[in-house]
Amino acid sequence: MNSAIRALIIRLETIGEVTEIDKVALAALPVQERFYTRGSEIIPDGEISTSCCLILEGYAYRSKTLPDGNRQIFSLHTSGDIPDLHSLYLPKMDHTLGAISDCIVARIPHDAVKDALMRAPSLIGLLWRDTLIDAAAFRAWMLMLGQADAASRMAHLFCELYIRQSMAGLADGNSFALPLTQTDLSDILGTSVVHTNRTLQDLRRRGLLDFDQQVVTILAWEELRALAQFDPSYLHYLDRRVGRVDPAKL
Amino acid sequence: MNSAIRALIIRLETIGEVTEIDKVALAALPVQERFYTRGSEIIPDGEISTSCCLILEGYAYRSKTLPDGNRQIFSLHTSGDIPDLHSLYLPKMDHTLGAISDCIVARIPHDAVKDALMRAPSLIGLLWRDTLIDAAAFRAWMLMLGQADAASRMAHLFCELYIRQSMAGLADGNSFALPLTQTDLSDILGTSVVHTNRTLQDLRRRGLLDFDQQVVTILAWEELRALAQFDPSYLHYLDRRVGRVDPAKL
DNA sequence: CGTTCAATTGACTATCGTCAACTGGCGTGG
DNA sequence: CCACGCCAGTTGACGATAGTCAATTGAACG
Repeated sequence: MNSAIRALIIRLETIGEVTEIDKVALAALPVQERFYTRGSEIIPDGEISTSCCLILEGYAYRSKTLPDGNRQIFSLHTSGDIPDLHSLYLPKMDHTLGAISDCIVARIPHDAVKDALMRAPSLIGLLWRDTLIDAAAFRAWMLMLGQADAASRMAHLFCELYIRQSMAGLADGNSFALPLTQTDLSDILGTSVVHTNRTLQDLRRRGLLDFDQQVVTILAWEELRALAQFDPSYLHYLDRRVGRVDPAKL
Repeated sequence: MNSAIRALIIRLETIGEVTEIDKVALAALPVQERFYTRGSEIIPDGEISTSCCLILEGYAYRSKTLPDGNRQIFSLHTSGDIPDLHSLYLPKMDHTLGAISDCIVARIPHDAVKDALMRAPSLIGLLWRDTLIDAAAFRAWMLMLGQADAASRMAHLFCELYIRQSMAGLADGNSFALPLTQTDLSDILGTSVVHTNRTLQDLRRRGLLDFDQQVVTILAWEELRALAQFDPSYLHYLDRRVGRVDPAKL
């Protein structure tokens, strides 16, 4: 089986039951792997998309830029994610999908995905659910953007990324790779680069985490979680482990 | 046909093609109308939902409250909307659905909706699309929360509501009903009540709009749109009129 | 006529943005 | 090899935006 599809199945298994029929249908999907360099656009805002992008390697992001030039990053995506699954039924992009780091992306034509949905109808609920969890993550981030200060927002972001990377098997103990510049980070948090830098220093000084050389290390999970008021239930993992124990021990 | 279902069909027709088969399946949906008083919760955060709520009359909202008590309102909903359609494949609520004003809500069991999807498969794409547009609106609001100041955010909110109410046939010329207190408004904008009040006065003084006695009146659409940097494409209406002309002339 | 709640105001403070400068690493080309 | 530029990260000073606290007004309601 194609390794991109394997990553997708691993992801789907964390949010729902994947039957053998589903797996067969997914395995039959035609994928075309493409390479995108750091900073490049995978699907630009406004484009009418005819395929979905399954991330195989690297970090992708979704963002939109206002006419005045301000940019907000909506989400980050890694191996097994289909950040533009929505394009299946909303083909006109209202934002940009881009590559934060160098990425390998498996592109799957919409027609092929819709074929798979016909052959394995239980995939409908599963993929639909995936787009709904995507929306749930937006709500969680709206809540932080509207109601929390910069330090809490940053803490929340690192909490979410840590849980997601752990669940995807991409965390190494209490560390994970995060190929972001502080400028990127500021476009996620909605704060200026200067303030982002000072907030990060604050979290470091308080011994909550470190973020250096593209690697995040969680140093005090409980304190970080408390500062972030983080509750992972919006990620809607089936797994009962999530949020019950220190993820460092997952 | 039930009037709630009629409102739903009108809404769906603005975002996609609704076939006769779809309409028959929708018309057969069993609905139980319920009344909710202003301020009451329709579906509380954390509940496992077994039905969808189709708004027939009044304004509903979705929100989440942080442990520290801060509340963010994510969206507002009127006649024809199913604000918790996501519960179909994500039954555990990660936020609250509540009534901003007195509301009449038609509740439809999940099983009945899933039955309708079996009988009219083209409904799948249509309803899925509706949940995707819901997510697109979240992205648009995240962009404003992260990147725009209070005046722009307020202008954007009024622009969106005006377009949506116009498309739903609920606007009267350049006015529409909005049964919000300034406290509610502040929970949408992510600003304090005091600042919300001052921002509103600012927009009034600049002659852009008025908001008094639960009625919003747009006084200078183009200026308002420019201040908000508003682009309605994220609402994904099929209708070519949207955004092309002054909505006051729709 | 008192209570309640929404709207409003003033004074003060805190958070965060802007501007500008400086550092250090890293790769490129003379 | 080293000078140079570039970019990410960092710092200080200052200003703008927005929050908090407290008090007042006015309408609605029993």
